[in-house]
Amino acid sequence: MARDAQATRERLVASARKAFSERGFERTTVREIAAEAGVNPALINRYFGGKEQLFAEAVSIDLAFPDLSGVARDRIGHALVEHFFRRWEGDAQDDLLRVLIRTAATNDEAASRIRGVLAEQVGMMVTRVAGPDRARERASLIATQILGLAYARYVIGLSDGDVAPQTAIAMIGGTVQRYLFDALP
Amino acid sequence: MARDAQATRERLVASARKAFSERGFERTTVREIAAEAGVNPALINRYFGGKEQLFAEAVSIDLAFPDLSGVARDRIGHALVEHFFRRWEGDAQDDLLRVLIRTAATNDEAASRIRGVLAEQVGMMVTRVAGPDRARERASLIATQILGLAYARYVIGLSDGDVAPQTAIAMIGGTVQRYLFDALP
DNA sequence: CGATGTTGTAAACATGTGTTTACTTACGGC
DNA sequence: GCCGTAAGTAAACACATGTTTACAACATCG
Repeated sequence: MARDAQATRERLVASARKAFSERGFERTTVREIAAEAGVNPALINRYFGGKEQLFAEAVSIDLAFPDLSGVARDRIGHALVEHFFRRWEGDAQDDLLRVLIRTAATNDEAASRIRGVLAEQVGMMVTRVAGPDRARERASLIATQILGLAYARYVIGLSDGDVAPQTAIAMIGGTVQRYLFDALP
Repeated sequence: MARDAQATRERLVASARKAFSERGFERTTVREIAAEAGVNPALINRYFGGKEQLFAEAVSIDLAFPDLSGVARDRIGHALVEHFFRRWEGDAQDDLLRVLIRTAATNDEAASRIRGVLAEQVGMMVTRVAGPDRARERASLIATQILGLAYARYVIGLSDGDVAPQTAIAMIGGTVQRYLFDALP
């Protein structure tokens, strides 16, 4: 292994995530990604086969739900919203949920990826916390609210002045709580 | 006025809306728009000055909130969600909210347009229905939920199987109701 | 009917971008 | 220490796409 191909690959993936999260798929050029990684654009084709495949590789998301076993049952919704805020407030500009939200608008692969995450990860979490009864519907409802929050903040650009974190955690936490436990019609 | 330039303009705007709502800004080409309108691509530049300006002209949105004066105070949230569902279930493939949601992901003009709509139209509606007290925060909270619903259905592609309209109207209506009237922290 | 200006078209132009090809550079085993 | 192979680069290629230019068709008015 000469001149560390592994490290170069990883740097390309990291640059790709950052770029895609800022500008989406089409507005990001392979030249930008390569420049950010300090490397030649041709390597993207050598290592990944092309822009599409690099994207697919760069986007494998793990929502990393926190351990909710110690959380009071009537505070789970709030804890979840808090979890996402902490995730987003961090300076991880390459947060994968952000990448996907921005990219899904014009890229079917990304949209499909989000559907998968909903079905698997959110569905699992709901089942564990609230039982399997209509877990899919509950997960979808929660998704509409959490995706909407992320979209409003990071795509539309709503600021803390519009939705203060404290207010959001309280109110949207209450919403998630309802979607988890309230009776569905 | 020979050979009806006005009608051609309008056909171009209509084609543009449809294309932008399906594929977003960057993935839509002026040649597609012109072909759909049955006209030469050069006319886009003649009439609008370019793709950017056509987009700006194609996207002027009016949420057209229904008259809520006859609705019981505890059913306003549900009425609003029902309003949006009716709007979307119709075959208006060129619905402007859909255009904006998809395009805002990579187009600042569209994102800014949505911010304006929130501040003006949703803010006004909230003020009229619930009074001016913290109307901006309430409007933003409502926006996160409604945008998220639209995003989940039309970008991610969640189906009626994931979020049945009936369930959504009941549960999300209740959420909007809370964001309108519940005490904020 | 003919002059005129508007509407529309066809083709060329300029450029940005993903990808390929041919070449150079550096590491590591013999 | 040399040499083969992997890592990296530079330049060219192919093509899509927004835009411009030169020209044709057509309605309207004198």
